[in-house]
Amino acid sequence: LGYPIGEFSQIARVSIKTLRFYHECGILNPSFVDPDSGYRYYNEQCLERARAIMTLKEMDFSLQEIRELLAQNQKDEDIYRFLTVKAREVREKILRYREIERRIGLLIRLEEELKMAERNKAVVEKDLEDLLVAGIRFQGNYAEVGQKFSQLFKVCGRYIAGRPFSLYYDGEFKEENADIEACLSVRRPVKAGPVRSRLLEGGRAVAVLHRGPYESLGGSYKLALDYIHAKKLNLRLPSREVYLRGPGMLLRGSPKRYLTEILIPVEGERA
Amino acid sequence: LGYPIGEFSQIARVSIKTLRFYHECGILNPSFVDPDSGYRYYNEQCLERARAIMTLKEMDFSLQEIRELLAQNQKDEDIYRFLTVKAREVREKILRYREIERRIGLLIRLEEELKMAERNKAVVEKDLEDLLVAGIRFQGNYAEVGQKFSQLFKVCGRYIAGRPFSLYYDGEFKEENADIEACLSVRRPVKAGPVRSRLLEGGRAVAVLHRGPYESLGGSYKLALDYIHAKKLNLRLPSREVYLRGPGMLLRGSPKRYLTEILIPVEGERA
DNA sequence: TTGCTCCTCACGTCACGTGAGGTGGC
DNA sequence: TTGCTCCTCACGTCACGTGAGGTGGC
Repeated sequence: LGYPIGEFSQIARVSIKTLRFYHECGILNPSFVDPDSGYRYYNEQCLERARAIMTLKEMDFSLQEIRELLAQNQKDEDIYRFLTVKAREVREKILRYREIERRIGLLIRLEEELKMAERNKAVVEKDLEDLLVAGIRFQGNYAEVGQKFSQLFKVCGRYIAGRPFSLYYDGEFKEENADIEACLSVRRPVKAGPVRSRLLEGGRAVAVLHRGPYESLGGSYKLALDYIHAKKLNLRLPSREVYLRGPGMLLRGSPKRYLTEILIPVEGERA
Repeated sequence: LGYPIGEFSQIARVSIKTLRFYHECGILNPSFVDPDSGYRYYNEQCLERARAIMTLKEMDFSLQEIRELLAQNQKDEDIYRFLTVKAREVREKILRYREIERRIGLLIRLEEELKMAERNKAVVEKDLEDLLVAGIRFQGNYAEVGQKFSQLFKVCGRYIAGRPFSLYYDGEFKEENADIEACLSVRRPVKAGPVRSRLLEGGRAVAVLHRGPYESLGGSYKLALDYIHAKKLNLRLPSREVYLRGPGMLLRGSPKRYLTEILIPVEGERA
């Protein structure tokens, strides 16, 4: 007579609900159904089929696909095609999840920098590498860089290689008429309208991570300049502000979560 | 007033149905809803939020997760936890799909062998490697090997390293009282009840791929033996039947799709 | 009578898509 | 009037899970 559904469920490691569902859609029928009670009974063949179904399910086949694969009259060619199609799908999923892993990794690293900036507002020295950049240089005030960046983003598109930053060519803070360049590091030279590309020289620099709204950047500049004076270093121009996180970026949250790296090129004696 | 839903749909690259759905569940609200007509209007902020939502969706976040991530009052720690949890999920998915890729790859290779066996029933010579095997040796008839294999599968479990095969110690076909050993190649020695482990010697062998039911194996044996005689080789015992696909295996289909490799050890002059 | 196993039926999940039927202004 | 854009409402998808309410034999 076979196993009633509860016992079969334990043997086959499939829930009762699932077994009833598989019966309903005809993918795994009981070997016998009592016409009076409606009780389902399963035998060894059912177990074999159940195992095949579960194995294919683990391999990400849909019930519809499993039904077709397990049909008796399948031709070799059809089965082969099914498998190769599924293999391709799986390879694509792997690629997709690798890309997701990379992008989430970037966000996580950003969050970690945010934490660091929270804890220790430390001044560090860095060696900057030469960068290929695309930039728009203009005379104006800080508030204008936003528009310049949206221009830059449009023009550079998929050649963008890093976070946006601006270069300040004045040796002082200027409310108006400051000499500013909005920049993007790019993978290849880009030239269009006001956008110019060139190699931005690297070298030694003093770095401070600033967390919070742009209005409070002054405090972090003070930290950097105090360090430079204490070490008797010489300032060089232009200085940079790298916008690690700001408005218009994913997961930006409030200005409290803005993150900016101040980079001031220096020269002088090494520690 | 903002863009009506159709225009916004084009700008944001999100379907109208999806926008209405996002409004309904409050994840992306229009900036204004006309109280008379019920028309939805969207502005720049909506666009920014829509972009964030789509980016997070690409990263496999659920709408519920996105809602929480984009909430204004999120703490850094919560966001960080969210991201690391998701990163772990993604890594697990990658591992899972790699495993699926491997398993489907095995099935595909089997299908390819099936095709080959179809096309050219060729006899080839092989060099077999030494194998660590677990086996049950018995006197009886061919039909009994099935039970022996289910015993072997239970005992060897996860140490199984390859396809099941049987060894024939008689130099002839015997209907009854044949000397047979049901074998599994294993990763480490297994010993329980009638199961014994040992190193099975490899060496030179003549191989034929047999496609179809076991009753027709005779024809393939003839091919192999004809080859051996033509080349003036000497037979050695035991011979093997490797069950590449048979009953009780995934995607077995009908006996027409059974695949068995006949291996007869030989010695004699090389070609 | 209680407890157990089984049954059916309806509804929920997730992120929308499909389609019916209707509105309002050009 | 026709065509267009918008609206709501109901139902479908996929692979079940949840729960209500009921049955039959020990």
